Amino acid sequence: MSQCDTTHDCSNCPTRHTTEWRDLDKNQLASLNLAKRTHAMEPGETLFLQGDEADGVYCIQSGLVGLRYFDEDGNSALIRLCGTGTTVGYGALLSKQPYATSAEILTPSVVCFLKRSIVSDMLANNPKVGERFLQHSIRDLSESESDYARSLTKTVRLRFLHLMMVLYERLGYLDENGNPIVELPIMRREIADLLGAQPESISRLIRSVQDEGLLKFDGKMVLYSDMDKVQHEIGTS
Amino acid sequence: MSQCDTTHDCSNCPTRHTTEWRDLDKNQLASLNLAKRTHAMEPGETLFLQGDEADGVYCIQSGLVGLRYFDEDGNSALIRLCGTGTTVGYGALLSKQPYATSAEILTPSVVCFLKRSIVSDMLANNPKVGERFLQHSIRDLSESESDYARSLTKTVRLRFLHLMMVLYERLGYLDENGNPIVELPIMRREIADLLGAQPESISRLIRSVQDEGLLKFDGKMVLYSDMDKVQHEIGTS
DNA sequence: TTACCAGCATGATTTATATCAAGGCGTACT
DNA sequence: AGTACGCCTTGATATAAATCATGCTGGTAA
Repeated sequence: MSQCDTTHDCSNCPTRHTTEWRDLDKNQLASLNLAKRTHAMEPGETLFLQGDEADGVYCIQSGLVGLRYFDEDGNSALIRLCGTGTTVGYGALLSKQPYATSAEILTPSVVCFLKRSIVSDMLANNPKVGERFLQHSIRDLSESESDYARSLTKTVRLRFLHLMMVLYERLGYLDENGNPIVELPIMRREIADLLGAQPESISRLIRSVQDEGLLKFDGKMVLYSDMDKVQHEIGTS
Repeated sequence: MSQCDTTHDCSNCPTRHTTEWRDLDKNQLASLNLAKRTHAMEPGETLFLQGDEADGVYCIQSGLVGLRYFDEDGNSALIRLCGTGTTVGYGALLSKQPYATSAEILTPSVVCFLKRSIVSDMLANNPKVGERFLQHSIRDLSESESDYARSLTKTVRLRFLHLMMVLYERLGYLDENGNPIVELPIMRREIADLLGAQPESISRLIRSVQDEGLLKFDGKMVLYSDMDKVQHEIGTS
């Protein structure tokens, strides 16, 4: 892992109010700040590996992290994208189980590590922290179930379009001409892994939706040429 | 819903020690017992519907309940089977969201309903209750993610065999000749909905695994003729 | 420059599963 | 008893996506 950066301060952290730490008082924040370790990380690095003993949680300050699940025969899928302001690894830590997934850095990211003991302290000293983790877990569960249901009922094409809309909601902006744009944070291979598909299929899908005038791809740049048609096809979920 | 049965007593409930209520003291158990409503229910009935406002949680004393997710175009999938000793509906209640799924009775079941106010009381008066819900949510999340990953990486056939092994773990027994047996609690249609497949495909799958000597189906009775081969094919997960 | 390699695209073919259509079987109602 | 309906099976065909094979392109290293 890259070297540790000590210039960040939890009290001023712009993402603190979206995390489990939003209810901490000044003293607790100070302890947290002393204990946390901030790391700037690059694509290809990992926060933890599936099966490792859980040693703490990771707060994503910026960037994009993917949770990857490996099965017994070496296949894997990306089951979740986690961005700014989210905490990963809490489930394993709090249930005293090994990490159920690996967490891999997808874009250059800044991540704070909070070791087991400081998380325990916070849980013990502030009952709100546990409530926040409960809310986080319930929300993750609901998202996971809805992703799961989508994978059971929809084709790869529809899930691909859905993913493109999710990416637009997270990363979309208007270019100088007012065109809706996303700069893809992930490779074709990773899109495939998010959808349980093969990269070749993603290439073909890109070709079709382009030919149909829905989206226009140029490398990692995507122009949403006809968002209404996309929304309509996926059923405005 | 069917009429209410008042003969059950939470203090003696055989499933209490697997639920969120295992840490309650005598007084709290008494309140819970006064507030709970026990119902005997039949297949086809529902505990709640996706989109309804959450009014409480349901503790399954016996039987089998399925959580079904409907998408915008009327498709649906069974995303979870819940059996004896599990609580359903807590996510919606605790996050103050509408139910994210419908809960349908799959086999004759006995279910206790605990309304919002009594759940709030227990949460307020016993910090262990919140911890238990957190543990439950984390476990459900981990199972959901693993089901999701399986749906992304495995064929319907492999997921079907996996389901048959899960059903064996839950419901399997040895018949008078020592043969491993399961009496299926669900219809072909429901197996299909659990796998995101069509019932015709399940029929054909049953035919193939039968011809290959893996399992033998006779209506709802399943004989596990060659469990090792089944385990081997799904990769001993 | 050249060589090399990862990421990506495309073509040909195969495979798993869906879809459409028909019929069988048991059970519950009249 | 008969009949009607839900559940299940089977067959023929269609389709989505995988697989196998090939080649392009753009960046990086020698």
